[in-house]
Amino acid sequence: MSAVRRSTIKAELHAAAHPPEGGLSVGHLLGRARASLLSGLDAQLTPFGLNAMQYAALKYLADGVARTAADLCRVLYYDTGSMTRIVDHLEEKGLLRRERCREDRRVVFLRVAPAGRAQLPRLRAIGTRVLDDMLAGFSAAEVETLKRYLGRMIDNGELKNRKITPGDSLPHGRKP
Amino acid sequence: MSAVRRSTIKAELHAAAHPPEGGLSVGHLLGRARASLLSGLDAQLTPFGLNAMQYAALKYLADGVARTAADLCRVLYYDTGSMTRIVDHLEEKGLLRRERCREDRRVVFLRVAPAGRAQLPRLRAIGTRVLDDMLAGFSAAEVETLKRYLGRMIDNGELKNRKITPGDSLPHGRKP
DNA sequence: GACAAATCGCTGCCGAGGCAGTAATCTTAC
DNA sequence: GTAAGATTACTGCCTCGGCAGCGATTTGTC
Repeated sequence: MSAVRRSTIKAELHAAAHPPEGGLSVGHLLGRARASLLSGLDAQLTPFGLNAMQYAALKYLADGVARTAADLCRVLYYDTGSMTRIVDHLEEKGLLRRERCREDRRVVFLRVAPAGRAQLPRLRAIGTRVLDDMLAGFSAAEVETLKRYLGRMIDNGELKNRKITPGDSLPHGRKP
Repeated sequence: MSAVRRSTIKAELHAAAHPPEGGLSVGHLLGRARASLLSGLDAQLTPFGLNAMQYAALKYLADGVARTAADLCRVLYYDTGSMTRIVDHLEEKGLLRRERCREDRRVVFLRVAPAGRAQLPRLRAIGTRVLDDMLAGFSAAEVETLKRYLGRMIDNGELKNRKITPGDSLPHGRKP
């Protein structure tokens, strides 16, 4: 950012450089790392008219990890309303098609269309490349350690988010 | 989630459980860890009428890390337009006040108001507690390792995002 | 068989962040 | 001194994710 260049005031402004680490630093790093990964992915995917989440949904469908929008929401920890729009977009682009389930008429299966299957290899290449770029210099063991740490943080967070209401007034609706 | 309960179709749907790790796993973990931290923070801060970003801005101002909105944007890697709204909110709540700089009349100093200073200890306690909860079971060395890993990812991402245009048509404007 | 509960997909609505554009101001180069 | 460029703060505009609510449908219980 070309540090020294203002003569008068700005020098003082940039004096106190080191944050006191009050409690945001890990959060900041998480946010920046995620934003960097996402923006890199989005930048590479825009030529295909997709963003990271749309690619992820398509990939998980193609891999058989999920077959319906509800599945995708569970796997991706995603909102059902937003997922409807993502599926809309993928369907408009002809990458997949909706197909109502006959046994359970609430369910809509999401089948990857030939166009989607044709583009998936390129998309996968982009996904792995962007991630590999972000993890350049990481050994496999370091990647595993990072995943384990993040997993532990997630587990801790879910524990706390469950325990938040001691009386448990059931604001949204739980299982009795 | 009460696993087995549907008899017919859903059992097959949940069969293919393990994702093939095509390239999103680290991204997923990053997103979920960040979302869990953010939502926990937001949940604890809503009684004060603040969200995580507003708290972060107030804290960084009180700690002298930043004195203006532009400083906050640099430190927090945040959009200037969004920062204006955050400062608006904090000012409306009486937690800080704007004060035009006399030497450089473009600059608006952001001073933490007495009301903000009075509430900050409680807010800090919330921030550190939520983060400590997320990092429960982590040794200090593990936290440092996690920070180092995330920092390396960020550095890698910034390198790649800079290198993206080989011809470098200077879309926004760089320093020559 | 009837009814409550749960699930699925979908639609508005709201808040928040990123982007582009603007006016005012300051710095630098000529 | 003046013009060009940079910086600050601010304002719309757009997109996206989360939330609440809806109708349709299925399951489970009585």
